[in-house]
Formats: sequence, structure tokens, C-alpha cells
Amino acid sequence: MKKGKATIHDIAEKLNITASTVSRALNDNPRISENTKKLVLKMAKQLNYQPNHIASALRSGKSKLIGVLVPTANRNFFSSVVRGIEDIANELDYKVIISQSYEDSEKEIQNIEALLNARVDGIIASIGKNTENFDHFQKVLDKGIPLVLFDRITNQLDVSQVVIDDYQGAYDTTKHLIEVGCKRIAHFTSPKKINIYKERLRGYEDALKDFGIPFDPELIEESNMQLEDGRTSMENLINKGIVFDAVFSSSDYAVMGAMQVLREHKITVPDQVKLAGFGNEPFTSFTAPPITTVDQKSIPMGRVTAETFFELLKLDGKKGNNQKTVLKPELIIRESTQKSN
Amino acid sequence: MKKGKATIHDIAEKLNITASTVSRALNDNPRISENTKKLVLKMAKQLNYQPNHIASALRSGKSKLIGVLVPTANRNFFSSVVRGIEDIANELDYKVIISQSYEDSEKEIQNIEALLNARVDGIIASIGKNTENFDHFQKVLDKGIPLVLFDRITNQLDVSQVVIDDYQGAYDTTKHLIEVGCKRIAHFTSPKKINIYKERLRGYEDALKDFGIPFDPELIEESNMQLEDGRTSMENLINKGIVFDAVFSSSDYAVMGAMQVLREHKITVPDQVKLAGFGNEPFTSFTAPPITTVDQKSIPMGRVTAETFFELLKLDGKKGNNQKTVLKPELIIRESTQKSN
DNA sequence: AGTATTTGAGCAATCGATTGCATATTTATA
DNA sequence: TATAAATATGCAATCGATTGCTCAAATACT
Repeated sequence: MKKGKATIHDIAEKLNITASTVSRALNDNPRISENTKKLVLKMAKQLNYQPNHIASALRSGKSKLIGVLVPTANRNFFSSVVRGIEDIANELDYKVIISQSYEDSEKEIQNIEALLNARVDGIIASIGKNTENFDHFQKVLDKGIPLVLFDRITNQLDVSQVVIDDYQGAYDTTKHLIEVGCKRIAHFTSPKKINIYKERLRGYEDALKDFGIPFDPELIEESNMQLEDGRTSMENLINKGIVFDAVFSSSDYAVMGAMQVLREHKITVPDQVKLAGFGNEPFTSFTAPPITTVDQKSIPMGRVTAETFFELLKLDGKKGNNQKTVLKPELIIRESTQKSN
Repeated sequence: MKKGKATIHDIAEKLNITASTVSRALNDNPRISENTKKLVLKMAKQLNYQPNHIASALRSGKSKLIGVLVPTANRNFFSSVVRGIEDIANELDYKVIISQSYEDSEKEIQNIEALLNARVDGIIASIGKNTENFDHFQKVLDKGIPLVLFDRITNQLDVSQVVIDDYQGAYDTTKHLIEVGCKRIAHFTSPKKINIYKERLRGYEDALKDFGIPFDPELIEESNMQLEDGRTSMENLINKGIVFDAVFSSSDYAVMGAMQVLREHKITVPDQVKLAGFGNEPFTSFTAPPITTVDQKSIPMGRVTAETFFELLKLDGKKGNNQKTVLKPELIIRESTQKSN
């Protein structure tokens, strides 16, 4: 078959009208009569007409593509956010290009470049952990291209953003640990510049303060927050002989590592040490015992992010006020923080 | 700023040559002198020229976009395959549009439609579990658009595909269980039409046969293979009073569920029952005990799939022989199948 | 020197849809 | 019944890059 390419011209020809009319009819332009629209639609169906988005993108300057940049699609949180974004985007007839930075600054820069080259109408991004320079994002803003950041944000950019209340999540978790009797709560955090870890640390500190528990810097372990790092952190605590009865980790992965090390040392969870993570990665519910964690409301976050994005898009380059949305996280209490007898 | 749009015309003007020459120079066309090329490249850099892929796509009919359709990007296996694909694609200056079917046939059809509408140059896909009708893929083939399937394939389509040797993986795993002393090995599988589960079942059966262990249909549990299904399957076995000393599950998720139920029943792993999964999802290494599983070589699979795809692309619609690549899986032996004393 | 080749570059059409600016036909208003 | 206003459609340029064809100049070959 000859590439079944029906164009608006073919429709026009059959109907003895012009392509402009067909184009307008298809776009439901009010200047076209209902009758003509009906005819055009019918003929379009009959010819199995498929609009050529490329042509339309070229002329209109709108590609109907959104670039989504995430550190990795492989994390439940990110893939769920993406799903939320897709839900909204697809409703509005936009497609989503996902690209992954793998927490690599260099790749992040390249990906932004590539997305712009693909002529996306805008970008939704979550910043890689190791990114400390934000010029590539600033460039996007400078070009007047809609940009929304979610979760991994920075305040070095004047940009719309959607986050959860990391402070609150951390505060609630720490409070919960205190309420189940913990007095020496270790905290795993990251030395990286991204806000989320700082906020979680702050929530932890404030909860301690509010409940009259002294903050002890010895209980803070900084790392890259992967599973292996969690193991190392836990081994550090144990080897240094530091006394602790709980760990609140800013990452589920790290707390998982900690749990492994505890088990190897025959230290029981939750009896001797209670554990809480952050992120509600699926595996936290699989483990024995299942791990208390903070749900980041990923799908709502995706939807809100997309909505914010589309509002920005509507402004069409006109500078509006940047929106900053903060979603409430949810503490998911599981066995790992069960009160000991 | 005025959308900093430098076009080939701008370059041409500055250099007092025509756009055609610029275009050819940029594409390294042999009909253009080295000298001119050098000048063009220099001016392009100077004007910060960014090629408009949309325009080029319209004219050339090549969008340099590949549509990748996966059930969910949220699974380590799929996201790793995607990563492998991206690696190769980016090297060749192609971008990847990921779209997720969420194992929903309807969404799968829509996504294929959307990808075609986005004028991707071709599609790489893994079929959703619930898909039993393949017309939408056939349509892609009929249009002469390159299509490569990986992992979740079907033999109802005449198409290039990349899989791992599921049979071998299952055979090796079963053999391993037999070698560590198991005689009553249950198998979790799916009733779905996709090949992978059938092949794994076949590998399981053949290994039993080769080692003189009778096949017992009572030991086969069919389900959708999610964590919950694994729980149910395990409960079924226990409730029916079926004797078994191992489970080989075609899914890591299901085996995880089984492990939970075993623990609840105070049945120890690996002493009383040994467990093996399939997929090498990261969490299988987190659990206590870590679970023996089969690694599906996801990144190589992605790379091979992409390579197959690009070969197809080179044929440019000319019917070549469909390639079928089978990769060797790797049995990852962990504590859950440790020989009992 | 005279014709044949090769080399380098320009012209203009094209990809398919969109859109500002007419124009023609009705309908409404004075 | 003119004239203004509204309605429905056409014309032609345009988005930016690509490409078949043509042509001039330079080089090669009897």
C-alpha cells in the first residue's frame, strides 16, 4: 500500500474545498460552518486521515511533546510521577518523552539539550543528585520554554515547582519514633545540595527539639543513600559503639541496607532497633519486618506537576508567577517501628 | 530574546551561498568542497545554529525518534532494557520515546497509535501480559514500519525479536534445585499466552524429566504472578496439604509473596523449602534470605534489541529476514537455595 | 585545442498543516 | 433599499530543511 497517506489536501479535493478550510474544520475553528465540519470529519474518517503532527509542529511551532527528565525511571517514585504526568498529558493530547539522567550531571545536560532539539514544548524535570550547577536549566528558562521541577528541586532557580513537604514527613516520622519510645534516633542523610535531604534533616531536628530530645551529631550519618551506603552507615554506628534505638533514613534503600547489617549482627527489628525510611518503595512492604516509611504521593505529584506545567504553557512565554506546590506526605506505619513490650 | 533561531538560511546569507549548500555542508555531502564545509560549520557555531529536527523530519520523512513500548518502566528489567536501547540510540543520534501500556491491551493499542502519530521511525515493544490480539502490531508491520519485539513476544507475528533463553534459565534453575536435594519442586506460572512462561514451564519439566523426577500437576500454580498472587499460590499449596520442598517461580514478585507466607507459617527458607525466582529484580538481593533468581541480561538485551532495530531501519522498508536473537540468561545463586545440612 | 568528466553550488519544488489577509455570500440594521 | 456587520471560505505565504535537476567552472583525456 502507498503509505496510506491521506492529507488535508486529499480531503479538500474530494470535497471540492480548500485545504485551509479542511484544516480549520478539523481544528474546530468557529469560522467554519457546522455542515462543512461534518463533511470534513466524515471524509477524514473515510480516507483514514491521520494528521501529520510533524507538519503541524513545524508550522505552529508546537510539537505537543513534553520532555520529562528524571534521574531514573527505575524507581517506583519516579515512574509513578511519570504515570501521573502521562495521565494528564494524554488527556490533553500531549505525548511524553522520558529521558533519564542516571544521576549524572553530564548526561543531564545532554538530555536537556536533546529534548530541546526534539523541540519539546516544555520540560518537566527532577534534578540529579550530583548536579550542583544549574546553567542548563537556566538556559531553558531563558529561552522562555516552560519548565517545572518536581521533588528534586533547587532554590537557585526561579521556577515553578512541586514537592512534598519533606520537613513534615520527616517531622512526623521522627515524632512517631519518639512516641513508640525511641530516645536515640540515628538519621541517615545526604551531603548533597538538593533540598529534600536538608528539609528532612530539619524535620528530624525540630521533632527532637519539640519533644525535648537532645540532638547528637554522632547520630547523623551522611552518605549517598544507596543500599550499600546504608550498610556502611550502620556498620559505622555499630563499630563506633554509638548507642541508638532507631534509625530514620532519608532513603528506603539505605534503611534496607541498615536492616541487613542489623540482622547480621543479630540485632532485632523492631525490638532492639526501630527503622523508618522515606519513599515508600514497594520493597519496604515486602521485607521482614515490613518497614515504616513516608509515602511521597507520587501519582498526585505527577498530576499536579503536569497541571502546573500546562498552566505555564497557557501563558505562552509571558512571565507569570511561579507556582510552588507542596503536597502532604503520608506516614506509613509498619512493623519495623512497632512499640516493644 | 528573539528565540535565538538561526536557520540554514541565516548561515547561507552570511556566507553568500544558498541554503541548499549549507544543508549539504552540514550533512557532510561529498558534493560540497571541504573548504565550504569548514566555513559553514564555523558560521553555524558562531550563530549558535541548532538544526530544526521537525523541519528535517517533515521533509525527509525521518523523525529520528524511536518509540519504545513497555508494560511498565517501573520494573528493573524493563528500565534496564530501555537504558540499553537508549545507549545505542543516542550514539546514533536518535531519541527514544518511552510509553507504558501498564499491561492494559487497550492502552497498548492507543500507545501504538500515538507513537505512529508522533511519526516515530520505528517501534520497539514488549507485549503486555493481557494482550491476546496482535492486530495493532500487525498494522505497524503492514505499514512497513520497523518493529522489534523483546522479551514478551508472540509467535503470531512475523517479526524480529530478542529474547533470553527462558527455557534454559528455567532448566538451569530447576536443575540447581534438584542438585541441592529438592524432589518436590512447585512451579508458579502464568496462564497467559506469552511465550516466556510457556518456555519456563517447559524448561522446568525437561529438567525434572532429565533427572528422573516425576512431573506432578498438583505442584503447578497458575496466577498473574504478582506478589499477592504468589501469596495466594503458596497458601493454596499449604492449604491443600501438598508436599513440596522448593518453589521455582517464573516471577520474582510471586516468589517474594511465597516467601512471606512461608515465614508466616514458620516454614524456614532454605532449610524446609528452597525458593527461586526469575528476573533478578533488585529486591531479591535485599531479602532475608536473598533469593536465587535468573538474571535476564537486561542491558545487553536492550543493546541487542536496538542493534536489531537499526539494522531493520537500514533496510528501509525492504523486507529482510527477521532476526531472532536469543541471549543466555544467568542463574544467580543465593541463600534461598542453599543446601540444607 | 577540443571534447568529456568531474566537481561545486544554485534553483525551486516539496514535505503537510497553519494562518493572516482577502473575498464572496448572507443576514441584520438603519 | 442601501449599508453595515456577520458568516463561510479561499488564496498564498510560511515553518526550516531536503533534494532532484540544472549549470558553470575546473580538470582530464585524446
